[in-house]
Amino acid sequence: MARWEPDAQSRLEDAALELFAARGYTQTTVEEIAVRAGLTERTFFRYFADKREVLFSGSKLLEARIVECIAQAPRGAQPLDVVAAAFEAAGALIEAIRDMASVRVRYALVTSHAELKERELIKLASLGDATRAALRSRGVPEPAASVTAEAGIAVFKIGFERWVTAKRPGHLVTHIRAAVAALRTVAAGPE
Amino acid sequence: MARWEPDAQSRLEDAALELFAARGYTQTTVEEIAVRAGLTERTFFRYFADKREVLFSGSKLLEARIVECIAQAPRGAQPLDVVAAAFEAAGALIEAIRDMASVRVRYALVTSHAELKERELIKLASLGDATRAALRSRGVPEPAASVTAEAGIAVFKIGFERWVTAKRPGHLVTHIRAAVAALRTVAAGPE
DNA sequence: CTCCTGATGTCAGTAACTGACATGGGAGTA
DNA sequence: TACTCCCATGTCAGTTACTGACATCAGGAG
Repeated sequence: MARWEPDAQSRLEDAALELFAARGYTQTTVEEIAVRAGLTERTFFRYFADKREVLFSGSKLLEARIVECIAQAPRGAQPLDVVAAAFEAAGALIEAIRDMASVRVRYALVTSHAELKERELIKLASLGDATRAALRSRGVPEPAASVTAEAGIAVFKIGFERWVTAKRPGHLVTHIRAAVAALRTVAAGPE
Repeated sequence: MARWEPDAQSRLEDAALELFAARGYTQTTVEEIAVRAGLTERTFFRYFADKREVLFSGSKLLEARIVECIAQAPRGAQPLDVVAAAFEAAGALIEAIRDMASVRVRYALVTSHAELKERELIKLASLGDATRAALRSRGVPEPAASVTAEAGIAVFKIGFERWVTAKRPGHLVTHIRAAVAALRTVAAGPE
């Protein structure tokens, strides 16, 4: 038998989300989260760099998926198509691993706490950096790589927000596609 | 004669930038900043919500300039043209009120400290929100308003970064224009 | 059987940030 | 002049996020 209960990190994440939802982010101390997970505060900080980070472990998965998609895209594809497809795949991944209820809980937390919003933004920026690097290694030059990566982040952000806040949300991918289409229209100008 | 030395906020900002540049951000305590400005730690927190904020007071100016530009743009102008012009004006404002040396000091600080990067990103997001609102009040519908606002933020970010890191920087506005052009090319696809 | 590894606990400390209350020049007013 | 109120600042005590150093101890490797 194991010396410790397994999945300490998941237990901490679950405990955190439950407590945040019940009492609010600010009113929940790290010690409370740790105790609920059967651990100590010190151990919490061995798994997460800070209190906010416990809500953002999923971003590594998204980044991996996006980079993989970009790398596997067909040779001649246009950068924006490649990036759009990658972020659609990331959107599909979110739908696959999270249920709408917990997505909404998390969204409510993030939008109502500036420090969480900041963390979300830097995670998105990190996705943008990974995207840019993946484009560059396909031979996309600067500044096209940066611009395309930022465009991908933008449509992902907007698509996600419109999905989460919609009364009848449908699929995230649909909203991302709509944002890409809007970007193309706006950038093209009147024809 | 005044009871207190004037410009407490400016003194705090100056003291902070000097100390950050000299000893580093982390090694500088809020109390040290306050003492150098002839004040106490408690007073620092009356002017700035937290330690990071002391580096970001300028963003209000940028936001005002951008909103003003968008509001004053000619009636029939295309959204992306309007936004591009507004962010170019914001770039010109930066060049007008800051010298390159302090811009670079600040840039080095922000890029080497994740917590400062986060704050910068949320300030940019706030600019994006203001931009979107300004577009909406000109009658630009969603999701075009959101997409255009995000595009503006993106070209501003990329232009600024390429300006600051260039060996012969030239003018910020030039770099922003180049980013806009790159965005148009990328979004248009092959002709 | 022993040693070592590695996840966890313990404990003391720092510094960011907050709330409550005190202070005292300056401006306004009688 | 004398009185009062204002308000920027100071003082102080407290909370909590976060860190470094060291201890513990089940289980695997040899």
